[in-house]
Amino acid sequence: MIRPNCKFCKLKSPAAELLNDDELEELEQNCALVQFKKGEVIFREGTMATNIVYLREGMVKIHMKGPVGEKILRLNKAPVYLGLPTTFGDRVNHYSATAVTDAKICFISLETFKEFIFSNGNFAYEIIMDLCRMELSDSQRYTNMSQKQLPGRVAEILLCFSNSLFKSDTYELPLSITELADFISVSRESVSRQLSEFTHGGIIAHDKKNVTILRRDLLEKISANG
DNA sequence: GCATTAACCACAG
DNA sequence: CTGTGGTTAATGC
Repeated sequence: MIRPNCKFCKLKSPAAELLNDDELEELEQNCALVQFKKGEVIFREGTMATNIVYLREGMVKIHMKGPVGEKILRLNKAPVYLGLPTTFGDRVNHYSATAVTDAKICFISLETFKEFIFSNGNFAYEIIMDLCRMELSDSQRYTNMSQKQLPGRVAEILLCFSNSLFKSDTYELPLSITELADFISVSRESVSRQLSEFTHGGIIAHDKKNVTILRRDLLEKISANG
């Protein structure tokens, strides 16, 4: 664990940018910075939510056990708070968070965080904005994923990675094929085959986990048509 | 019926 | 864990 220095932290959340010096001092006294390695669990479904979890650097998957297997709910990249709904909504975590890359996490005292919400309206508003945006994009994705067929789902997730996560046509898949399957609710074989088909069709190029989108137009069409 | 889609199974690398 | 091939059940002309 590293002693955090919140006041001069360059990786503050947009909400924490709105805290005054006294509050930042308070935050600093009530937060711990922890380093996680790729694959390590940050918090686990079924355990008590005791702290506010802030992803400062890295990428994390949020996932839960379903009736048949694991389901990935979303992929978050820093900076973002993880699990606010499960921390405030219940005492027990309803889902898990696992580092997909090496990650740095600030664990913040729940009491301190609550104080900020009560005393600093701008801070609270920023948190609400974040939660709302998350809810909107989740709803959109769940709706799309449940109504699209296999090619549409794979196309959408590839575009989503490109557009929101990496801002590039070339990237390294942050998830394994199996995880991808758990994300878009199809079998791992289907994901594998679909990626091959896109490759043979000249729509993408991929070797191992490196993906390049060659025909964004076609991919968008496939995604849109479901 | 016949075609399409995607899951399930098995097995190789 | 990944990629492929065969099989099978469901759904839609």
